[in-house]
Amino acid sequence: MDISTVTEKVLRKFESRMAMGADDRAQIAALPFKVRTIDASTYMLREGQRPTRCAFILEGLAYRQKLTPNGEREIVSILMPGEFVDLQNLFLDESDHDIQALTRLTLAEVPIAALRLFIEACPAAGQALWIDALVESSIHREWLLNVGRRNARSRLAHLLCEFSVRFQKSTLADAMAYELPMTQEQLGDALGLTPVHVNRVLKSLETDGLIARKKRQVSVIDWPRLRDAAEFNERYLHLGQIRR
Amino acid sequence: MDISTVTEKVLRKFESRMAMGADDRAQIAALPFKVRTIDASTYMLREGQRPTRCAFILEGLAYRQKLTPNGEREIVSILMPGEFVDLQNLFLDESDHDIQALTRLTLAEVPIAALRLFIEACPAAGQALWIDALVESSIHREWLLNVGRRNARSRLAHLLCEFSVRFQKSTLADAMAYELPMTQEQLGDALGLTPVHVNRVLKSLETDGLIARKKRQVSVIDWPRLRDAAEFNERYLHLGQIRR
DNA sequence: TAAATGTCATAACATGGGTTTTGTCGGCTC
DNA sequence: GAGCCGACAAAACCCATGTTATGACATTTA
Repeated sequence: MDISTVTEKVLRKFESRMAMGADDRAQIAALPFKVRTIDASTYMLREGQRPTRCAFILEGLAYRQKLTPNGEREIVSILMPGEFVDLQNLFLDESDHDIQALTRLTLAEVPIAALRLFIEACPAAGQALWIDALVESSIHREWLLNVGRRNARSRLAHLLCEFSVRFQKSTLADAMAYELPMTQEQLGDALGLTPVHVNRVLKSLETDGLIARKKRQVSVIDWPRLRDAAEFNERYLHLGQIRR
Repeated sequence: MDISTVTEKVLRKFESRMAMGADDRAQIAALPFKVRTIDASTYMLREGQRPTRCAFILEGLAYRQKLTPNGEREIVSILMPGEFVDLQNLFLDESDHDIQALTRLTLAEVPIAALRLFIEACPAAGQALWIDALVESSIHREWLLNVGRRNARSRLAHLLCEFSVRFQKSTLADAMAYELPMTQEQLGDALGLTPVHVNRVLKSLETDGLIARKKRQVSVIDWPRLRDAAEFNERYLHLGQIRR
């Protein structure tokens, strides 16, 4: 991917949160991004490591996971194009979780030191990153409510709603039918369910006419009923959050 | 509480994350904190509200909760003395959750606008707050693993371990026996369990000799076994995290 | 002092989701 | 084109946890 395209995407990311001045733009353009492509399921970072670069997703999906000592996995975030994947590592020395590519992934990477200097020089950009970090925290809280207090059907429906909305924001595509590149096992790991039960619930959502499936293509057939089943309210995504 | 005591506590908070220069200290001392005391279970903030002040906990505990439309509750964080309770509201306009006093609470409140100016004037302090926000996010992730993938016994043991370590850090008290001012219902809400099951599991942890209870006083009797039952590893708390 | 309320304890019963297993299908490799 | 593998599917069984209920205290309020 062309470096000017990269700059433009990063700039759009910042501007979605905060108005950028001419000087800010120039500094963004000057950031030493390196584009890299990695295969699905490649580890980008492992728990305990200390990373030196920070990645911005240009294309593809990634996820954060945590593992139990005996190997059980919980997927705690899904990361989409237009998001920085390791803001943590801007200020924390040691990663507390793994980051892994969900699909083939195109990244723009920048040294953490450079990003830190950039933030200091450019407070508006720093605030934009603050907002992103706070929104991810908010998503964590909603997922806690989801896993802790909703039954399997609501949980899955909620995840599908969230994906729909976030895909729309991320790719500007039609969000009512989207490719969901996750296995049922991965869905289970994101929801605290077994793959067998994910299978049962997907089937039930389909026979009830809320969604349709073809391979991993998920289509929302009846958004109002899916939203109701999920108790979905997009407030926690802070979609319109922008400072001026 | 004396205003100089307040300043000192706030300063200690910042210095635990980042070395502060003389100028930084002066600016901290100049922050217009107002001390206020509120009763247990008072709401400090409700979902959807836009707050104007940011509170620092001097004494007591608070929690964040989210509610399902039909009234089910999940407690998503416990907040301890020495923590800012609404960093979110520094940069997000609308709260995505409620914040409520768990015990009687002494707070030092400062207008958000003042805190924002302070951060701009004093980047070291800004970084300290970044670290705090990232650590809270990390705790959210660990709780997701806890609720999503551990059984009731491990979950509860994990919470008890976390409290022990965080109390120690927060109050510098002996952490092997502490007052846990939560009802069994609140524990259940923090763990995605029913109060009845919390009762069962507490009893079992007690008869197995891992903990002892007297009223709400919890004593850790056998830390190694409790830690093992919880699969507790304090890495996610980033306790030693400090920038120089 | 009585009544009301909140918390804990415990029992009996119900069930959502886990576990285990077995099969099918499509894609990939040699 | 045979063999292998990963993902999906679905049945049978079962257990960890939820549900409902009831009593015992302790604390607050009238």
